[in-house]
Amino acid sequence: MAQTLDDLAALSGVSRATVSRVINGGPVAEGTRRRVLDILHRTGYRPNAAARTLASGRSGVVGVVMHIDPHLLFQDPYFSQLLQGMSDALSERATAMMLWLGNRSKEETLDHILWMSLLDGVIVTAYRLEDPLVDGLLTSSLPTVLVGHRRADRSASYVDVDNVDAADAITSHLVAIGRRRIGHITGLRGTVAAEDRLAGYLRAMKRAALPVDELVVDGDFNQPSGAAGALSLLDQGADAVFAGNDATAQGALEAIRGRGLRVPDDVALAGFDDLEFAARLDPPLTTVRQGVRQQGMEAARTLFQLLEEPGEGPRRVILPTELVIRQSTAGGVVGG
Amino acid sequence: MAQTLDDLAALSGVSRATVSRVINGGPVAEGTRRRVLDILHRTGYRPNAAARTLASGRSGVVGVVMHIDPHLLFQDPYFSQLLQGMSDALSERATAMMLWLGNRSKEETLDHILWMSLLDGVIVTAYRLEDPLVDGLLTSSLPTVLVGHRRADRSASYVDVDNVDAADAITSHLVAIGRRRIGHITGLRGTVAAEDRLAGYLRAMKRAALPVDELVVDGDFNQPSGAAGALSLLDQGADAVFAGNDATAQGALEAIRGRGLRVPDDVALAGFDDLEFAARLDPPLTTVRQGVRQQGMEAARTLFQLLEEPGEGPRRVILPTELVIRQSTAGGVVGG
DNA sequence: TTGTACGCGTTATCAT
DNA sequence: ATGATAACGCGTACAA
Repeated sequence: MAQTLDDLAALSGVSRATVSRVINGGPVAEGTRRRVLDILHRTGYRPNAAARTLASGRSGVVGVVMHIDPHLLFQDPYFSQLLQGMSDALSERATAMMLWLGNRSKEETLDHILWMSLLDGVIVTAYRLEDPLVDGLLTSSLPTVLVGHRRADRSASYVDVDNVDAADAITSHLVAIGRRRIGHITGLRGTVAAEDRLAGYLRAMKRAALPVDELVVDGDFNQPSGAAGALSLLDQGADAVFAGNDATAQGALEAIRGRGLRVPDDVALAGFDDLEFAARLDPPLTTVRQGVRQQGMEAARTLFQLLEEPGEGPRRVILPTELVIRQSTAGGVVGG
Repeated sequence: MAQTLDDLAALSGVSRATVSRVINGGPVAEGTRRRVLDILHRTGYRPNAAARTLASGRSGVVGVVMHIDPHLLFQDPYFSQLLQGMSDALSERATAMMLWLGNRSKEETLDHILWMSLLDGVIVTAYRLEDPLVDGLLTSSLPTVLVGHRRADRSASYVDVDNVDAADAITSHLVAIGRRRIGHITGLRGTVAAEDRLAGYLRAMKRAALPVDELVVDGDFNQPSGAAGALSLLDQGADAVFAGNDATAQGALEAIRGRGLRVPDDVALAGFDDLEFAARLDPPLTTVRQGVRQQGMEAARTLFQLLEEPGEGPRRVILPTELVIRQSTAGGVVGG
């Protein structure tokens, strides 16, 4: 049962090289090809991946690194969807996925990944402004694609959305429906998404000449921080809340309700991500749709391009976002 | 920079075999060991995983297969936690994880996994009563551990909880607080968990000599099915609902509220899983805690045992569950 | 179109 | 304790 190319060659009455060509699509006479293929199927032959990798230099395996705080990884479907998207695109090309999560330190994880020298390339989430793991991968010779990016990653390949623009758009929407005391519950400070969304919010507020003092409170992308943040903002007389993501918005919604206030009549509410539950909230949540799954797919495809055309320089993909306006910001127009 | 053992041997003034021994912990004189180690660190040498696998027959990589409907995989933190648990236990032993999700058919996935012949073993979720993917892996020569198991898997190695007993316990609890019209919203039919929990429910009801006619409705482990199921059960005059999992219970809770009924006063409610949000519901949800993360860790450890002691026969691990009683079934004692 | 032969980088066995 | 040397199974120039 321990089949090798030599065994099959003997059975087929051809050389090992010919069997190899049949498998890998080299030039083979139609007759022999069929004969060999028949034997291949009959014996259920499976090539030895290690030998193949050793000889060819390609493994058909890419690494995916999601070194995330478990509290985020558990709670937020974001990561499941990202993973699913990558898995989709990888399986289209019969490429396997090796996964690292955040259960060791970044340094240990980096060592382990580089040690696993059979990877063709790696996709890594780059959410934090400082990240030795991302730095280490970019420095290594391993072809690398980031999901998200830091300002300093201009020379790297990445897939991202324009968080600044999207946050600006949703804030401007709140302005457009007449809100003036628009608060923002940030995401986890130190992450690119949180800082950029905050920047977009500030940009829109400044353009509208609206005050932001006391109207920014720190959250952490999780539901409880949304509740706490909302209470604080209500004390500041907020008539609208832009939460750092949908989970935060959900927490805010509960807190606002707990105060006996109505959404959107008393307080308009917006989130970010458009995860599935956003549309099912009561009222349905206005938010920014970023195709998370698509980001995952795009990251994988970008990596494929990198592998196929080396020396082409870095590839940067900014995926579009979409403002999804629902009840949580509708019907509450006060001003113009 | 393309270091090989031979390069290092030349640098160290010893043979390739000695360098290999230093790396793998063979018998080497202390002096030479230090000298070689020094060179190893100085050069940042990384062994070639493919060559190593080819020569040794072991790869240090295990496969994890979670061939789940995307709608479940996305929604339910269950899978993230399971994955996290596996990743934890694997990384303890410096073992890498290759992941397959459900984006191809089970047959294609099976082929792809077996084709990836470098795996030392595989962990696969076995949730459905019929599963060609699980069957195929068990039939293959690949050491396999199931998470969950079918009745027919008695000769396989698996990690599971006793769903029947746990469902019996929670149903009995509802009986004990005096409920008589106890309804059950099942999980997705055709899955082991759903069928076993149903069996446990039926067993407890029978022992209590309570009627079950019209009191069982089919759900699918997702929130909307919980809402629909609850409405149907309320029409049957249910005074208690045991939902197939926490997500289903959450849906049921909203529906019950929507009818203007109170939990637990009018209707007691129980779930299954004890996911993080269960304790944060209003009222907090009575449920069954199954250490999902621990199941993942245990599965990985079981696989390690299999790999270390072949021929030891299958290993079966039934992890304990815990009935977690919270407000959703408290304070509503009617009878004895 | 097909076969020969070398190389991929290790591990592991057998001498020494 | 150390050094040759033979596998490990496959890809691929090169030759035929």
